[in-house]
Amino acid sequence: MDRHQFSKFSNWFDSLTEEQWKKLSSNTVCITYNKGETICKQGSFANTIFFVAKGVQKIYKEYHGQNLIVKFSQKGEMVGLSSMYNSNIQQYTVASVCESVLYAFNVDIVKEIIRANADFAEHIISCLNAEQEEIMERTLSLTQKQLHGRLADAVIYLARRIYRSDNFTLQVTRRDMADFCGTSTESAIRILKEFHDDKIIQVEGKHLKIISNELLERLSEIG
Amino acid sequence: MDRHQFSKFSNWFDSLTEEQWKKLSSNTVCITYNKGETICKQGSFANTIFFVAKGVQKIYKEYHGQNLIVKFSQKGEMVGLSSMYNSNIQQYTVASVCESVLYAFNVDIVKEIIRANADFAEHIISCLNAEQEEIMERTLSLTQKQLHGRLADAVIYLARRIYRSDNFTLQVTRRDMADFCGTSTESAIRILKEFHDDKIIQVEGKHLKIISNELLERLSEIG
DNA sequence: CCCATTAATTGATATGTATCATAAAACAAT
DNA sequence: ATTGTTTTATGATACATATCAATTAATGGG
Repeated sequence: MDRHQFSKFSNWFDSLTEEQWKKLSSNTVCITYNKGETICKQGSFANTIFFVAKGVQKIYKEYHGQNLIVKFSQKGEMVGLSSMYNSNIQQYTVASVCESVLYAFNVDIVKEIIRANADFAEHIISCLNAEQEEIMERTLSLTQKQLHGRLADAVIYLARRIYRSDNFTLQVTRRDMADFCGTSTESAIRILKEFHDDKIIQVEGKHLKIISNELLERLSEIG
Repeated sequence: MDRHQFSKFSNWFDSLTEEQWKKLSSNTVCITYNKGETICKQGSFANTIFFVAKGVQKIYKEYHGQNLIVKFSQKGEMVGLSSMYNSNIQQYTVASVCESVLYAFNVDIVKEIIRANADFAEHIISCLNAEQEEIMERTLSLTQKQLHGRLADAVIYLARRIYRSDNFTLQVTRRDMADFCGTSTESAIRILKEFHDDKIIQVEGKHLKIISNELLERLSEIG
């Protein structure tokens, strides 16, 4: 494993000493997942911290046959940090929404480095803080806004944070959109169509284009 | 400040060296808050980590004049950890629901100790993990269950985690109960009355007694 | 102790969203 | 191509919960 490769993805690894990097990388495997494959499963043992090199994944809670998608992860992100010190049980199920490449780190070695390297430990805490902030933002959207606001939030989220463009191809299904907005598939479809008819976005199958960011933001704002 | 006093509250401080403890405690103040007083405010600078010595506090998000209570904190808990590395902005508003006593630590010194003391750092990460798990449990309740399930969850939460009894005096208002369940005050009142009429709980003003834990759990389960 | 304010309660009504049913379209496998 | 399966779509209906309105009860300050 080439350290330079990793630095391109993120500054996660910059704080590691040569020795720490060596130990980490010699216990790491690289795995390719196909679209739809499960990467890790809520409730199972968490021996692994993942680092995303390619693709988009959905991170979700399974509950009574329903899924609540908490976030989508992508290149440069660590996945599994929040299950590290929770009796080693995975809090979330992670699944690939397209072909993905992930590096699987051994959690014990990550923990070891946390203890030995203050910069790295700070980095981890900082990530956990950011993750919690993101989750709360979502929780607020899900609980305080009605459907139009929630769908607007979802579209904004995907455009800004995941695809970094106002014009992108959805790799997720309408069902996923619904699970991300805490609603039914039918309702999600209806609202998206409404947005389309109102010329706020343009949806044709999997293709989505934002026409008016202003209107989307207004919808997000008024809930 | 007597170190023994603190060890009674929690094992938070056991990992500190004498010197670290001295530095921390010499920069700490103890504050008493009356019922209803705001302890810290969402959006303000987070220079402080609080340690609860007495009382119950509500931790909530303010959003468009509405409040969403994320959790209640109590004796032995640290408050503010999740805002530590988030550009130092308070993520939550914290208010006292009864007379409370809190110690206010300087966040820079806490950070300093995190860097110097691996056990302490692990403890912090572990707390953040637990906090996120708790938040997700709540988010799941709020988004996937309907009112009966959510109110049942709230009653169970208060009985088990806060008051540690099936028979307690609510220090929070019905409005707070509603804000904890993401509903309107009227709906919260109605459901609680329903529980009362169905002999699941007994509510008389501020006094609440659980009659059937089994039924409460069933309600929580079926959502 | 009384008045003002806030909290708790109850009923009637409105509304957002889920659910059910059904169909068309897209996709995958043989 | 053909078939089965999943995804997307749309309409009709049911229902949970918010909102509005009005009343009573509790609380706290002067």
